[in-house]
Parts: sequence; structure tokens; C-alpha cells
Amino acid sequence: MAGQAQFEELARQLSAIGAVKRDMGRILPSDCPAGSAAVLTLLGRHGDMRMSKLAELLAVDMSVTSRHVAHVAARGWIERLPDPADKRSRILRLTPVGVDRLDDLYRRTTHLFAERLSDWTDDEVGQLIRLMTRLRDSFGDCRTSAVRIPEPAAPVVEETTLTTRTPAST
Amino acid sequence: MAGQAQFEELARQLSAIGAVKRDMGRILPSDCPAGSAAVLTLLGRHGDMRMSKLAELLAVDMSVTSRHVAHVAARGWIERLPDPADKRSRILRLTPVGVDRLDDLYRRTTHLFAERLSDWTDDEVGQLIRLMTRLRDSFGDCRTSAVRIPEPAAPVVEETTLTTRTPAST
DNA sequence: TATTGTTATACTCTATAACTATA
DNA sequence: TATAGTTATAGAGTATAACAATA
Repeated sequence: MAGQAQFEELARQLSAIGAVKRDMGRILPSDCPAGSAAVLTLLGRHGDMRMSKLAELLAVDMSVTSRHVAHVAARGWIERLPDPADKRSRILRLTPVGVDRLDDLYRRTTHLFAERLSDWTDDEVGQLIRLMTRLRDSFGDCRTSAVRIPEPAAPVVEETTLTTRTPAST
Repeated sequence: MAGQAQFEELARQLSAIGAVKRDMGRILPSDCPAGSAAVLTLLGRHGDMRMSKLAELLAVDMSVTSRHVAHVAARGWIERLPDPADKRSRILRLTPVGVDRLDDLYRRTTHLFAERLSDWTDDEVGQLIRLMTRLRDSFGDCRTSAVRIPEPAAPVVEETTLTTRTPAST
């Protein structure tokens, strides 16, 4: 267990990391804000999925997810297919145009990082990724009610876990 | 130099770290949003300073800093003293009430982290802090026009570097 | 003229709550 | 009754640009 001074410092770093995020946002195309980019990225990485699953990966409320998805769908970057197993649900899928868009995003971020992190070693970047992932896990425990979600490798079936959405108004 | 796959993963982690920040924001008092907390924290750590210096530490535009500062000043947590050396400038200083407020914030964040990071070692937290600091440095290079700012230990005089503000409208 | 700081405006992201259509 | 998703609304954070006072 770490000490208080460290916690305060970590809090400071988390607060300040926003500057890096904003820097990343500046290289995005004007019609593709960070939220849209995140949707494309996650669909590209995990494959087709439902809204609820995407909301979970984005770690935002489903209502927020719905807005982002509407944005990218309106531009033809994804399609929303009906789910044969559940008529309430919709399956999200990248379109070919969306894949192109995603490739463009990859080029942009790679270029930015290659420039900014030119003096970082492969190992250092790996360490940072590992620790940030762990941090998210440690915090994620609370909203997923202590349920581990073991990162499926494929566009998988279902995950009837507690989802990230506005609590049903009792 | 790291590879493209790593850069994409890092971009993903940066995008997702927002969930942790929001989690931190939820434990704050309702009259002290994250922006206000950051102002108090930086004044507590670095001592009295001018707006421009604070804007630089916050890594946001001076206009944004002005808003945050107005918020905390309105609540009596800081005072804005005239700068004898420059009548345009104002020296920011925590009030005793502000110090109390800051102590409360420290208690809250420490409690949160102690709970969430109970299984982290001191060394792991230190590693994460170190790498996040380095990441900010690597990105910070661009807006401070490649000038290293060597973190003064005391409420220091001046830093006539390129500041963080809206570019003067030519 | 240039700089410090303030303010007005606009945009993005987010959560809450109410609503629909299914289950 | 409960769940998947949508939409309306409100709040926080940010940047841009125009402005006032001073250097």
C-alpha cells in the first residue's frame, strides 16, 4: 500500500493528463471528435458489438454512447444492424468507409506519438500502458460491482453483467 | 522508439483514463469541482503565484484559469493580491479557509485511493507517477516551445516563457 | 506595441431522467 | 416488471476572440 503523499501526486498527475488528451484531440479531423474516434477504435479492435457492450468499453453512460454512435452512424462510418436474438438491441458494425476513417486515425495518432515519444523505449511505453490498464481495473471494480470482465478476444456473444447505463428510475 | 501497435494502445488508455478522473470528481464537494480543486492543490504545493504561472501549471488557457480562479476567490478560498512589480498582474494566495478546504480535499482523495489501490505497492504507484510525469513532459515540449521549465521549489519570481494563453490577436 | 488578465460565446463530453419498444 | 436504447436537459471544462488596463 502506498502513502498519502503519493496519492496526492497521483491525483495531480491524473488531473494534468488532460493536457495530453487535448493535444491528441487537436490532431483529429474536425468531423471526428474524440468520442467518435473512440467508438471507431473500439469497434475496430473488438469487432461487432451491442450498444451496451460498447458503453462498457467506453466506460461512459449508455446515453453518452448513444450520442457518439449516432454521430458516427450519421456519417456512414458504422451501421446499426438488428439483433436477431433481441429486437430491442442493435449490433454495431464498421462500414468500409468507417474502416478507412479508422486507418486515417491510426496514421494520425501514430504520427503524433512517434514525434512526441521519440525518446521513449518500447519498454517504457509498455510499462505505462500496463500501469494505466491496471489503474483502470482498480477503479473499474466499483462500477462493475466487482465483476471481472476478461476481455473477450472475438466479437463475442453476451456479457449479461451490470451494464454502464442510467440506473432504471424506480 | 516504440511501435505503432503500442501507440494505438496508449491512445486507447489515454482515452479511457477519463473514467478514473470522473470517479475522482465524484468524491469532491459539490461547490468544489475538479477545476477549483486543481487551483487549490497547485497553490498549496507551489505557493503564491501569478495567473500566468498557474495557467502554465494547469496546462490550460489563461481564460480557463481565470474562470476557475474567480470561482475559488468568490468562495474566499484564495485572495488576489496586487503585484507591486506589475500592476496588470495579480498574486494568488490561499486563505486560511482555503487551506482548510485543501486539507479536506486531501482527506477525500487519500481515502479514495487507499480504497481503490489497496493492492498496489508503493513502488508501483511511484512508477505510474514517474511515467505519467514523463508523458506530460514529452507532450509539453510543444506548447512551451521546447523550453524546459525546471519546477521551481519556491514561490518564484518570473518565468517569461511562452505562456499558456489565447494567442494575441494580431 | 506588447502583455496581463477578464469576459462573451461556442463546442465537446458527461450524467440524470423520462420515454419507447421489446423481453 | 425489467432491460435495450433514445432523447431532452443541464453542468463542467475547454478554446477562441475581443476587450481593458498597464508595460
